[in-house]
Amino acid sequence: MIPTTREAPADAEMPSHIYLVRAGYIRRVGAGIYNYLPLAWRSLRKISQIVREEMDAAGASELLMPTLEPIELFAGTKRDVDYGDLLFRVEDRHGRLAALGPTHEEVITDLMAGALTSYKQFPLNLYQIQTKFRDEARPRAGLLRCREFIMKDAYSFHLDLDGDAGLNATYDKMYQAYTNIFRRCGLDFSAVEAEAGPIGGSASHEFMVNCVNGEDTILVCPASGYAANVEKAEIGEREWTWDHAATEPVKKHHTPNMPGIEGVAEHLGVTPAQMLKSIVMRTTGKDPRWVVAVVRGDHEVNEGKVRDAVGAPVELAPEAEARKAGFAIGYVSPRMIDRVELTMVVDPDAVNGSAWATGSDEKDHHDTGFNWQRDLSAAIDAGKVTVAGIRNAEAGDPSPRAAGSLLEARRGIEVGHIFKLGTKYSDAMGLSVLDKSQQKRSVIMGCYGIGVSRTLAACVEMSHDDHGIVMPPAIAPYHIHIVTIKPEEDGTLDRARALAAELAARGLDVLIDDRDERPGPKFKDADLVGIPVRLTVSPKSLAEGAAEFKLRADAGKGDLVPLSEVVDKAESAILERMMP
RNA sequence: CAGGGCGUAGCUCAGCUUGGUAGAGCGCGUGGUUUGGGACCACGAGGUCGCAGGUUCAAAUCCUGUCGCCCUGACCA
Repeated sequence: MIPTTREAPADAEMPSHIYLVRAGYIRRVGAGIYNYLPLAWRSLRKISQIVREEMDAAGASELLMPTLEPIELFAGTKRDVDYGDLLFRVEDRHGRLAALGPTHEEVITDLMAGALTSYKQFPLNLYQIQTKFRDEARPRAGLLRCREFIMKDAYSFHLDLDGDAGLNATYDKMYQAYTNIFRRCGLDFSAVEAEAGPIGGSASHEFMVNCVNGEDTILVCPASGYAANVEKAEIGEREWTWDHAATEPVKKHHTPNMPGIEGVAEHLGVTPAQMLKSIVMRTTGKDPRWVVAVVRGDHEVNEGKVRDAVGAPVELAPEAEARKAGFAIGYVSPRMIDRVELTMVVDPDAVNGSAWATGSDEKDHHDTGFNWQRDLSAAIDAGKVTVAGIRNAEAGDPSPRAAGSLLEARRGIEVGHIFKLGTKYSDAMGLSVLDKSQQKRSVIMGCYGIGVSRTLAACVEMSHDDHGIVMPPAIAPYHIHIVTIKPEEDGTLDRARALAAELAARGLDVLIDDRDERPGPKFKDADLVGIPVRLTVSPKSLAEGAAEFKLRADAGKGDLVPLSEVVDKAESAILERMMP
């Protein structure tokens, strides 16, 4: 059951999607739902096996939790609301609601609340490899963003941050285990600092497979090795001063239906970098306050950084309410600080300049010639304007870790993510134990995920050529692909089978193509499927007492190797390329 | 959710504007010729044209509704 096709399916665009389908690894069932055919399943089992070995070696224990999670569990942490439409909901015959598990923090915290009885049991680290469900707004790219996918998730439990039994020690162990896992899989990856995200928590790292097609951007400092994702990446020190004398008068322009930076810049004859982007936000929770974040027109506001600068969580202001408060959404300028009670934070790069283009605080109008010192001196002198780094980092920004060094941008696919959760779930769900001194203490948690099925796709994304997939030996469905030519002649098929048996006796996984096909399709299929070593057995090669040996990663036709040596050669080729 | 697009044979698609016998290539089956990088000839099987209404003598084609899918964005362990 390796249904290869000559043509790519109409819905596939990315190489991993195209090749996994064409090479007969997967077939689509519905949007974001796939059959894992035998080839894919073999690879997934190999990835899972590596994950198990490293997790077990790091002291974790495997268990299996249910897919179906009663909705009440989510209500405890309000994640039924936080997750929103991302949560798959099902209703049973009694009208009771349940969710198809997108992750299992609630289930395991609930489990632990009933099973953890003493501080003496710490630390604990439990994991499972399971099918997860997320009702993605837009599933895409084959196995990369599915509604149903295979994930390894682990949860650790502690009473302290430090010490042998503490969260930090387990977190570090998981970091090392993840490094081992992805190295053993043969992936080119980076571990980067990340925002904790809606799952909550304090510290986290993402493991990204490096490839040009990646969905995520990461920034790295070549000098210090610092690496972080866009949301998290810090920017080095930037010089700034309000002291820029005005060079132009403020002039108002009619800019009908142009709320976007690009269109306005073109209309005004300036570049986006000469404009100010003023984003209206507000603090979340009770008694929200208005916050206006100002960045240069070509930059993007980073919500997390605004939060840090303001000292409170913020969100994009709902448009209707902002309008009611007097903000001309799409045409806002920093001068709103004189008209509305608000907190203003300006990015350093939006300070340096003598004549900015900005909104006019009036629908369909923009100004040119805005000058901070001249036009906003009262607020600035009163100390009402904060300057802080509040934008996403970009390639070319100064490194936060090495003076003089510049950040570089790379693309990646997230395959692993580790978090320090803290007590968010244990507090919400009443997971606590008595410590040595009879004090009731909330349990501190960590959680650690790996997208198993996504790892397969990321691997193909990282490792393919114009002919198909180039599988790393450790997770290839088979190690050796024996292609028979004219299998019915001169006992060729029997000789190929004997060779396969010898290889299998060495513990190698062998796929033998004994189809009654012409050589062309067989070679094409072999390239497509991407097994690391190809051995071609034909009457011609057998006449010389040899088989043709070729690595998938190498070009050309390969070399004739005597049958007496080919088993050793194939075995060592595989072993050499398996990471310890 | 917004914008755009697509549902016709297992796959990739044409046919629809202008209503009138259901098409091609690939794949599949049989026979033959072939046999080291997706061969050739002959014959053949295979389709409720996504679904439901409507208009019409007549609907793949026109109208309405509905479902599914894809792309860009928003969103995203």
